[in-house]
Amino acid sequence: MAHDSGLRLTPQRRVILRVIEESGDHLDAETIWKRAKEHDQKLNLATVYRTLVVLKDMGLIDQRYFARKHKREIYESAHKPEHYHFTCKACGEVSEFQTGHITELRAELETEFGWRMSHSCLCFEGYCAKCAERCAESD
Amino acid sequence: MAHDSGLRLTPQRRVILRVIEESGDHLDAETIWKRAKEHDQKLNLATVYRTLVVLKDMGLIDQRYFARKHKREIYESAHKPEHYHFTCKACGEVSEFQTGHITELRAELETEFGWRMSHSCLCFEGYCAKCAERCAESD
DNA sequence: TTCATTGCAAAATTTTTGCATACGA
DNA sequence: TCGTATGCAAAAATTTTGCAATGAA
Repeated sequence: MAHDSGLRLTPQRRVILRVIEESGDHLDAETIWKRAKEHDQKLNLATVYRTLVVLKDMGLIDQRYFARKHKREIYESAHKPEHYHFTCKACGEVSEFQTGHITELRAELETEFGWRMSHSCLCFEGYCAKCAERCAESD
Repeated sequence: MAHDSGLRLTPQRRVILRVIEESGDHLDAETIWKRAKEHDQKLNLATVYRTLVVLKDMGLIDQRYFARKHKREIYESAHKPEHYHFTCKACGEVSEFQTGHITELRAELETEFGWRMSHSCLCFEGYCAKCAERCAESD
């Protein structure tokens, strides 16, 4: 936050960023707000939304999608090493995994189409090993 | 719609499905509604939302995300061959591409973790060739 | 001191729901 | 005929904004 343009490092922003960085989880605005309020009773949800925009613009956090049914914006720390997500449609568990395929594909596409990539989002949905046995049917 | 459980093929559903199938685009509920209303003046937005759920459950359409800033649910026909998306952050254009990397990765993950995959969503963001020249800076 | 940031409340946006009526099978 | 689907209006859920007051630099 000690940046060029007059951005200020307020206690609110400090707390919100810390909540996101300390959580291994993937959080929506309201969850971030609830957790941050444990440290700052008066913190307002509107401040959370405004701060998320600022932190995202600064590249400190990433907004993500994990599953088609997601209705809310989801955030996680941008400091985690590049990874992707698998969501189990039965138990809802989100697993992270790594792979070189995307880096490779990215390079191929940049060469082929002249695109300059800045973000990748890959998410799989399906059934985890545990649930796959029970849920052979359905979508 | 000529299915098992008492689902009915109403004119509304027919029109909504046709709008999605005939559009090469990626549509949100309101856009679908506007286009469908050209064929059915009285069509209600609530009906569109309800129909989207039904069509999605039947596997006739897919819900997707293309970019982190997307606020609305986006749909496209499920009959298109498997493909992925790149969104230009400058001009907003959405390009589709194909690749074998995901199929391969999918198989690897199924083997490694025992997951059973049902959906993949891969989206890249960045700058298209045209915009890349002008927009070397910014997120 | 100055201007970015906050809290609060109100508005905007997007999606869902209740209910009486209409209509497909 | 029977029960699913629709239209309408109202509610819910999520995010954004206006504005006066606050506080970081």
